[in-house]
Amino acid sequence: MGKRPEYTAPLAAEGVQNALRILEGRWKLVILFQLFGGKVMRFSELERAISGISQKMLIQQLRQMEKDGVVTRIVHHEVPPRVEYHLTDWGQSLCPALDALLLWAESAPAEIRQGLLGETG
Amino acid sequence: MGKRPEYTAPLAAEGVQNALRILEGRWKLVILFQLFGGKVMRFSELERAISGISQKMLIQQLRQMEKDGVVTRIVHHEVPPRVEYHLTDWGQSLCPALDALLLWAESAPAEIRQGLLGETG
DNA sequence: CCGGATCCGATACGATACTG
DNA sequence: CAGTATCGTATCGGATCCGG
Repeated sequence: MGKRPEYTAPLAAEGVQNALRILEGRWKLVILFQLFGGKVMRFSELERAISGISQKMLIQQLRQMEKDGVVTRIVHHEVPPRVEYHLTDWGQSLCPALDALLLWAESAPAEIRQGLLGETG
Repeated sequence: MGKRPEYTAPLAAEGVQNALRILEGRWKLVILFQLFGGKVMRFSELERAISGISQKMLIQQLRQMEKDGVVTRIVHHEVPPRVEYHLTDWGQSLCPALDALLLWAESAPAEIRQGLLGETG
């Protein structure tokens, strides 16, 4: 494979589209941001860190990403129970993309960041 | 603003989350990929380029992104009518992020690219 | 050619209550 | 602490018909 000439982006083959669907969902990216840099977090830590998420959505999206091979779930059989989550290697490889997204999101105009999206008309 | 030490990612403030919601939706990223590099595309071009999308979804997501300031819509009052779409400056600034996402998506395991997502259990 | 309007089913989401 | 179960709603997404 020759080196990429700066930016390529154009095609977006079927396979790529399918892969991108892993990131779909109200909370996926937010969770991934929390787990960044190889951080290991407990369920309750994530719950506290992500304001507004419900237990149901948190566990649901975590389990999906686990199946998709993005995060790893570790159960410690203790009392009280302890379950930790962290990114897989492939999940970690999302790092550059997430960082770029973060930069872009930070550059969003104030109206957007305040929560008024396509609600103009 | 001092330079970032490689990767930062961690916090994901409220505003960032709101901005990221712009990219939510089944077709948003796919459309953005098509419009990449400042390309100007007609409605029917997009429709043909994105296999599987319906007119409704195409127009809906385009209009939303227009309101969100990511794409621009240009109507040429001709017969037959011609409407063209392209990225705004802010939309263009998504370029690095999309490219990084593309690289990541391409590195997805075959099972993912074939369309079997969290459908394991 | 572009795209609005409407109908309809699927599923994503959210709040709440309950369990080992 | 870390989930499950249930229910109601909102939004998504596709098909189809209609109009400038």
